[in-house]
Amino acid sequence: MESWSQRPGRLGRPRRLSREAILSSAERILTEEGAEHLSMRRLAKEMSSTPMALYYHVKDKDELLTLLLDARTERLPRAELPHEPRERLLAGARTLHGMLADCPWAVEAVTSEDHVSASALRLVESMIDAAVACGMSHEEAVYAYRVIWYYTIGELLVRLNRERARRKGEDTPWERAMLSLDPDAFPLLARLRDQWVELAAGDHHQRGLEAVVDGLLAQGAVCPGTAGHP
Amino acid sequence: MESWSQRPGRLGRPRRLSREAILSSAERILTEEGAEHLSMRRLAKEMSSTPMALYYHVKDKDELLTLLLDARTERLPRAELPHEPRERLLAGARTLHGMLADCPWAVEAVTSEDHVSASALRLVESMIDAAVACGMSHEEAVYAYRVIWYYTIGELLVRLNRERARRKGEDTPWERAMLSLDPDAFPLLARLRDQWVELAAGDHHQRGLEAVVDGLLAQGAVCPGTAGHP
DNA sequence: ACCTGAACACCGTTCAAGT
DNA sequence: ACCTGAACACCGTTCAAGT
Repeated sequence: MESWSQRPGRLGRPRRLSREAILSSAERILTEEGAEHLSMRRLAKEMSSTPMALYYHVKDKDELLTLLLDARTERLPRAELPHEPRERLLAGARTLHGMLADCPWAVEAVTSEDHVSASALRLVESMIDAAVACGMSHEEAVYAYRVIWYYTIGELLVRLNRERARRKGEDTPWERAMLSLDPDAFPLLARLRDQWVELAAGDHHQRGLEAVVDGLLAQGAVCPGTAGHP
Repeated sequence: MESWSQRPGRLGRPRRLSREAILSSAERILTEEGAEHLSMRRLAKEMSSTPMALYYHVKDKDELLTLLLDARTERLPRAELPHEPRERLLAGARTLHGMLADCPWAVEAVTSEDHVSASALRLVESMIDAAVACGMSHEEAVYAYRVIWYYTIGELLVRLNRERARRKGEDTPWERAMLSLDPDAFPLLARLRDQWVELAAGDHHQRGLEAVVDGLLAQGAVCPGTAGHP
């Protein structure tokens, strides 16, 4: 709405900057260059404007990030959720993970700034609901959600750093350490080198997620029918 | 050794700077003010020196962090490890978690820079060894370690941000969101407010850790004797 | 209403020069 | 051997001023 003209009906020079334009430029930098390259000064240069002009349209960098994050989550497809509660819990966690895996810059924003949007709340609500449907008490369900969240965010962060190192053509310090191990001091790790590298490369979020969820369900162990697994 | 005199036997004006002095000043800033306040310039001022003088003693900020982290892990008490493999795995994870919980600045260093020290390797080796003793294959053991690590680092990061917000007298965005929920849109979350706040405040790492470990053991399900839990 | 310039208070790091 | 000053290339943000 009126992104090129100040008042409807009145033609005029389009505004050079607008919230929308700023947001989409910022998103471009984030996805193409990563969160570490988004700065107000850089963004202004990108738009051939000045850093201070941005401050007319957004309060500060934090607000900018929040707006970007909200726009992202709002665009989330409202996935079909399975009926079986354990499956529903898993699906919720997968959606959460998938969304953030597609959008690495958001991982840091979400962990360090800890922003919240309504769509995120919807997802959390549905996961806790599923946990309750699995037979958990309210307290257990909230706790289960938290454990799943810790696992998810941890996996994403490690993944993010791996990809950053990759982009710079480096190895992760862990990879370096594994490659130059003293086999006398660390006989087991030395023998596991290949598994380590292989596991680091693959995507095992789903597999670990099932272990976490089933561990949580077994801990409650109130609903033997749904807590079981093949 | 020779922290105040350049050459043994030769008395003289003590060097104003030294690696040790730099490291301990840096550690003071980190523990008392947090990682976000440690900068080369700030550190130099603290020691009534100049930023550039530091660069004679350490290569760059990254090396400084690595040295600090190594010093920390080297000081780790070599804990007595239980014999029972599941307990040993749990004990390893607890040690890892406890060490980082005591040392919040290291959490960020460890996740974002991903440093590795020999003591950390020892701990990882012993955890993987315990996992194998639980009946896991090498591949499963490495994978189990990773899942535990993700969970641990995720818990620590969320905790860190909570404490940072506390120190600034703020609420976490999640706490704010929970307090201003629309009960019609999120009926379950609205009812769970109290559990949420309570769980966020307490330390439930151990409880979640057991769920994660038992979930992993059940997934392997090769060693029924050790995979069970009371 | 929208944008600019200059300024403030920061970063990490390099490099030639001093003692 | 150890340290300094000046400089480079960055940050986020404020504030008074311009059109």
